[in-house]
Amino acid sequence: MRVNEQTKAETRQALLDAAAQAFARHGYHQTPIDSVSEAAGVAKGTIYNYFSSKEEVLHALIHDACQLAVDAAETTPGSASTHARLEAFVQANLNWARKRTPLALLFARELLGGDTRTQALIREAAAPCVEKVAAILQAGIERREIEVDAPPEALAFTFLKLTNMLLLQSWESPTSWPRLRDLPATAVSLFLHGVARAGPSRNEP
Amino acid sequence: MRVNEQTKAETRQALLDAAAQAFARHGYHQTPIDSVSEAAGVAKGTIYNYFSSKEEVLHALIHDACQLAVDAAETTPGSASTHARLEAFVQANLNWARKRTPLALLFARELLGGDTRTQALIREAAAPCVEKVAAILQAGIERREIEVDAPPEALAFTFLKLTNMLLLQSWESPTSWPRLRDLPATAVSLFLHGVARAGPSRNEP
Amino acid sequence: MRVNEQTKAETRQALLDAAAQAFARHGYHQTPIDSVSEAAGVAKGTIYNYFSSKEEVLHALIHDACQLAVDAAETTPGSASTHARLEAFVQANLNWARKRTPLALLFARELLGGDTRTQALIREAAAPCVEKVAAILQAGIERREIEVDAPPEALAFTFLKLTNMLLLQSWESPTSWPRLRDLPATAVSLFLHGVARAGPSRNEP
Amino acid sequence: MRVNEQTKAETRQALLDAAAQAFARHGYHQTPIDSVSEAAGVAKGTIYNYFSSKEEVLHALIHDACQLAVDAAETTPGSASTHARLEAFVQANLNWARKRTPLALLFARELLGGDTRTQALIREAAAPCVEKVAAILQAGIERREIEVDAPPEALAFTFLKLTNMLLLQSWESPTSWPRLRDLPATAVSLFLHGVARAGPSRNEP
DNA sequence: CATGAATGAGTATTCATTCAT
DNA sequence: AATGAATGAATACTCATTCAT
Repeated sequence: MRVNEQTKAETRQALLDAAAQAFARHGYHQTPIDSVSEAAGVAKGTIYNYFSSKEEVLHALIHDACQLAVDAAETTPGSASTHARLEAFVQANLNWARKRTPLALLFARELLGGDTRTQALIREAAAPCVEKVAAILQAGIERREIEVDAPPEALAFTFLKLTNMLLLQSWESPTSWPRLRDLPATAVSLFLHGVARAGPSRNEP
Repeated sequence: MRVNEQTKAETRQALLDAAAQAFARHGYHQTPIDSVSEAAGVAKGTIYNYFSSKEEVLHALIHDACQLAVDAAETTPGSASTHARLEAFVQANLNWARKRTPLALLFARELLGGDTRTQALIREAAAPCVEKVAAILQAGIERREIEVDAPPEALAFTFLKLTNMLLLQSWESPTSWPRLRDLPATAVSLFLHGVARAGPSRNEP
Repeated sequence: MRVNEQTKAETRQALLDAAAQAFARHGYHQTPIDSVSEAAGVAKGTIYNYFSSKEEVLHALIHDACQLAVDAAETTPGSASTHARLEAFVQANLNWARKRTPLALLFARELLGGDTRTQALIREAAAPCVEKVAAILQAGIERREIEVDAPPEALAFTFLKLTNMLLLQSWESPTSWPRLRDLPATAVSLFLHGVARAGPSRNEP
Repeated sequence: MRVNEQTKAETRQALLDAAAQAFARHGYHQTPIDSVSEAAGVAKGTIYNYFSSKEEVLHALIHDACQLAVDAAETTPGSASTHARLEAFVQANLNWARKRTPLALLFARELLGGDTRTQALIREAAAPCVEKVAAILQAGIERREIEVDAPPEALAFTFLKLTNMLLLQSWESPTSWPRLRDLPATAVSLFLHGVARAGPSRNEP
């Protein structure tokens, strides 16, 4: 039945939302699965009709977050300066983070401090996104705007971690640097140019 | 079983080492405390002769790590360029991280992804270290080498997170950027100047 | 496993019965809670579906016992001699004690030798019962049948302790005085008139 | 050596005193044995040089208390009224209870609410005391002052429990009836004559 | 499909007792 | 004889998962 399909999808999404909120706030391992079903307004056992285990819920969330990050990567303009393209990417990520805050914070937490299993999952699910960023950086390298002797993918992954670290920090502590609203510009500026005034100080020992 | 002070100190250290290793590898909450005692070669209950709770073990470790970081901060030269001083700080941290790897990785993990309680603990125990870095940055700001409109402490904390993120990453994935051996130079270079080639690209849109 | 209310109530009661038996026999602190679940024929964890802690099980039992005592107090006739009313009260208590022996013995034990917490709980839960007995004694005082210079509540509480002491003793040691079947008459007689033959011996030095 | 013998005896007594205090206050099972040795000013293990187990400490205390009760029984006059002799016995017990309060309270608690093992121990150790009281009561029975159809030992044991119940109660709750200072007179008066005014009410139904 | 009672392995912690020093 | 570190069995409680209703 059409309506039932829809209801099912809604229940699944309610569970994911509740889980994202709880996992982001208290951490995955500190969250009893009952509290997730309760917050989603269903019974304890129901969650197992949608996910085969607690871990699978986490993985589904990670997957969703990665997909949003991939989508964000794909909306970045194909032909602008490296700075502009990176900033557009961060901005797009910030956009969905504003709408899906718990999901974004959970993703950032797991990206930075998740266990090996989860990290591997992220690496796989976020690969297209990393590829896209890598392509932007590769273009920058070719244009001699960026001068780092490293595979663009490694660079891109570090960039992703950096932006998520800044996102997590600025969300949790409003007095931190950078502020949330400055995140896209500042993160990219930091990554490309650092905090130092441009000029002669560059190649100091 | 009156035992001399040295033996006691050794047992305590063995417990801390085992805990650091286990917490760093599997995460604090995923580590049964019995496994720590076992890894340290003592019986289950013995750990409670040294620490009043599992959490206190974590706190002792955090404290040790913060102390090492503070020590590292205090060895940095007082009168060199911002770049040199920061690099010396990162290098000193890398030095103890090489000797106390599990402790360093645990610290990095908790700094980036620990729960609220632990983060607060770190903020407090690492305050002198943050202050020292803040002083270095403040000097850079006054000398107009650094141009960021933010409290030096906020900047310093972000710097600390950045270096620990890079440390954690380069330790766990040897193909990442930057490589571990390049960490001090690269981390500071990234923070101060970014990855972009110096010059006209700076104030791009 | 949606189960009907009756089954739930039965399980709950089975747990309470098993707990009463075990607590009465071995004492609250000496009884492992797992043994209660086991005796009730359910798994270890099941008891926590019904009570939030071991202490709450004890409290529920105390509460039940107090309620039975209160019910007993309320069935006592309103207009008979002090002796008859007290005896009716003790008899009513003995009646439920015969049906719920472990509960009655547990109550007696906790009333006489429970820790401070439990004693306080009993005082609160048994208050209506004490009030009722106090009212009976107060009437006796007003009618000049009883001559004791003390608040009726204090008198009533001592009476309650006395009867429970005798109950516990006569249950545990069948050769004791008084015998269980004589309890109502003897306890009240002891309380009101003592064991001495009435007459001139009363105000002896 | 003489002094060593004395020191040993002092240590033993210090341990017993500390144990009596702790057991009386928190209950035997709720008292960690460390807290006893600590309160006695010796190390944890030392207690095992004096007693083979925690239970033996309790038994030694029970034994001491019983001995004091026996001593009290033996000081009672051999030829006075039943009332006077019983009162002298209770008074003598109250006398040592004032000097050794924790011991007395512990004894009362164990007498009323101790486990089977301890009760049996008390019955054995207090037998001479019970015998003495039984003899007093037997004399009363023979003189037709007391009219109860029961073995004097059973009567005596109930009398002992009654007085200890009243002692415990009046010590712990100063507003209870009877007051501590009235205990000897009131306890005996209650036991022999009850709280009712002497006279026609005696053989009421 | 949804429910929520039942399950039982897992976990942190306590504590009586031992024994090397 | 005194010490107190080490021991490990015991214990209250949690929680992911199952499955009868």
